[in-house]
Amino acid sequence: MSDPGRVDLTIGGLAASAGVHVETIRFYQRKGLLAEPHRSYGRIRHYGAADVARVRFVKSAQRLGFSLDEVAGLLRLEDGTHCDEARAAAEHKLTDVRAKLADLRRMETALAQLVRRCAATSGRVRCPLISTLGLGE
Amino acid sequence: MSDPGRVDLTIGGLAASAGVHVETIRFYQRKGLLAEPHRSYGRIRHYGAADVARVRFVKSAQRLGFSLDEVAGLLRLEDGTHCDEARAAAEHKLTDVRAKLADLRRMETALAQLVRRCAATSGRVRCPLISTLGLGE
DNA sequence: TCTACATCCGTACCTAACTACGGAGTCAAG
DNA sequence: CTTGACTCCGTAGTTAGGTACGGATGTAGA
Repeated sequence: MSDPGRVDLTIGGLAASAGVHVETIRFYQRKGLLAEPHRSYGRIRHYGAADVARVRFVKSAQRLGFSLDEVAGLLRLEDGTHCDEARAAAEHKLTDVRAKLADLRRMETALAQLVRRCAATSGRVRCPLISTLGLGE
Repeated sequence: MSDPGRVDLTIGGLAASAGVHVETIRFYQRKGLLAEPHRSYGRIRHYGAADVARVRFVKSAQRLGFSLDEVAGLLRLEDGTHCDEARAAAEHKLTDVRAKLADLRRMETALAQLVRRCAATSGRVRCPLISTLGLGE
């Protein structure tokens, strides 16, 4: 029996599963965002489910405004480090994340208001979005 | 009296007030993120407080993962458009913002847990961050 | 075994978002 | 009325994050 729960993907399969191109996987490998995978006979890379999750994480974190260097920092926390280093890094990221949350919440409120006002009116509307961001500095 | 509440800045003043370089202002101008400002005699640009807020908004929105094209879309809402167009755009942005909020909230929880665990332990820690993102797809 | 398709690698190229350069015009202080 | 800082403009260069290319090798199905 071939262990049905086990996932074995070649680079193309990983790319497809994670929704990126093959070249992006190789690029992340070079950047150290993905560990060197096990390679079979003909030196072909083999990946598992954890790699799919990892690549998806990178993409999601980017959407949230993290650079690849910052994502690398987050992944180091995931991979495990000594507490003192990890704590300092995590606290720093936490401050950053909370600032983003505050801005996004205010943006959400403003957008929701606009949608409501639009439902009621049918002329021109203005949406005071600018004032929703950057106040937390 | 020279209207003390009134702000009059040249491009260098705007750049300094908004925390960017002069060239960035000219770049945003070309991209249409900033309207052509009033120009005095020697065709020198003059800006007001609203321009400072606008540039700051662009920078903040970028931190939240919006591209300049997306920021342009948000600014169009701010500037005012007809309700039907505005509503569709706002609803779309709202979905996007809410997805980001959900991801960030889960990331916040995970980071806060890590910091707490770190305060208690003093060995190695792992932080299950990967599982916090991208689940809302 | 032959064929089609995937993978290997290095290198070159691409887009977004700046950033720097250089020569000419402007302006306020001395 | 000159000097030094600032502005003008177009164009070229840079960095991050991929994306594409192309020749060689691997590999699974008819």
